[in-house]
Amino acid sequence: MTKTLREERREETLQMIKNLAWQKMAENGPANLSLRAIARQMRVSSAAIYRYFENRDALLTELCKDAYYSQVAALQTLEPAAADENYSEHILKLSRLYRQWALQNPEKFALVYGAPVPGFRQSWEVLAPFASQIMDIFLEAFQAAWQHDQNEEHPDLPPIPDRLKQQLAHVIAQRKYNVPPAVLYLTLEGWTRLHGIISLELIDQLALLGDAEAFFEYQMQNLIRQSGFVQS
Amino acid sequence: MTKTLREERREETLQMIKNLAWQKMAENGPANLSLRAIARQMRVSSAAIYRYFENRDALLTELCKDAYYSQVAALQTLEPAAADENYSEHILKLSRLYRQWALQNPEKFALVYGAPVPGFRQSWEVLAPFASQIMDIFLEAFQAAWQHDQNEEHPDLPPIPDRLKQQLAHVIAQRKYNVPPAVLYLTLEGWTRLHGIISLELIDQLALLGDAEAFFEYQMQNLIRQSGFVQS
DNA sequence: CTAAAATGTTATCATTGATTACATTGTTAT
DNA sequence: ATAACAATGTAATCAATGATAACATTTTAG
Repeated sequence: MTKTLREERREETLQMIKNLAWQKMAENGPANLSLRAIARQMRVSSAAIYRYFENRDALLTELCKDAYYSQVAALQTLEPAAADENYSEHILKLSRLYRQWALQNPEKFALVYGAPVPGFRQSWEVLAPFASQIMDIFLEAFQAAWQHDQNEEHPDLPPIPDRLKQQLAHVIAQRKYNVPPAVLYLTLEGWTRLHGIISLELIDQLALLGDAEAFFEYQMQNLIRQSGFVQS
Repeated sequence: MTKTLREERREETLQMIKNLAWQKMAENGPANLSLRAIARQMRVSSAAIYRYFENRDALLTELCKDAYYSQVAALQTLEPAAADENYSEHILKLSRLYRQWALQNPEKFALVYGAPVPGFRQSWEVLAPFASQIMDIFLEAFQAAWQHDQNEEHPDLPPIPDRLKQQLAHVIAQRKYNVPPAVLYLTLEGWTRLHGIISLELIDQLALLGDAEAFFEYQMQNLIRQSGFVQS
């Protein structure tokens, strides 16, 4: 069953619309994305766009998925850690990739992690599986470090409270993860810390430092140490 | 120089516009804030609004300032720690107030910490002083804990790298803070971790846990311990 | 009490998202 | 090949929005 010409053109057109959308987005911000502007630039009537996307929100939803793909792809640039590798260094590299991707694709980051826009939020169910891919990547890295790079003193943590432990166990069961609760916890910590720094950096709230890179590096280094993994 | 009737009315009108704006914002999201809708609800011609705000962005900028005021006010609900108080507990309380405020005012949080909207971002210079107020509050709390609640082992940290130490020192000098670099660093860590958890929670990315409260509490507890402050 | 300033109104524009009715083009089955 | 059909494109049109201009009304101040 070979692709027909029309189907091929459709895919090209879809891609062209999305490319122009990203371009416009970078110029005028996610809020000001205009379907008509895209149509103009494609030298096509404004109504034509609606043959490809039911409405503006549908386009935005697709762009969201694209953004997730892009982020996952960026993280997968890093080949999986080899058996003999330094696993905590692997986490560091992942963090850097996450940050680099965010700095180089601020529109994509904003769309995925940006302000919740009501009337456009019901799409969460659609996007949730994409979001969990990101966490899975980090979870895998943390699990590897937990298994192979653990310190003599383990993570320096007080016992996890019951309620939290239950929640973690529930997630692990539901998603059929094969990790102890502590690893999921450390992953969540890593992800939230990573995200906190990067999202504040992107809105210039860390501008007081001039450049947030040194802070970021030191933070990630400490994260790994405090997680009980051996230093690189 | 008593206030004239007209001036009084102007203030009332300004406030009414902003109140309705927040209301509309909560309903339809920050992106869909409509000046005409506000005018309609005020039973006033749409052009009248422009006597009070030059344009939509000007209104948004004012709302941003309001949001900062609101957040600062929320944090100042907490009376300053008394001399005999548990200072690390004070940090915990501040964190909870920050989170509660964010959960109860998601539109305000989104406006201040939300996706950077180009064409609306140049207002950063205007907003920077407001933003630093928030950090100042946390800095004060961390400094108090550093001075009075320090552990026997201090924070469990490797030496701060030169570049970062320079940046921290530069901020301290520029802003005339009276704290050691480590305290500024720990404050920044606290703020970014706090922010990371809350911003992900607000966009439902922590929904997998059901309720992020237990995670938040445990994180903040560990933050304080890892900062080298005595537990409460 | 009058001139000036502030505030409000109507009318009007250009732009946008969206829909409808219609034409054109490509696909597929006979 | 061609006829039926589906996919794609168009022009015309709507309602809503941000914004501005010209004009009227009200409040303030000298």
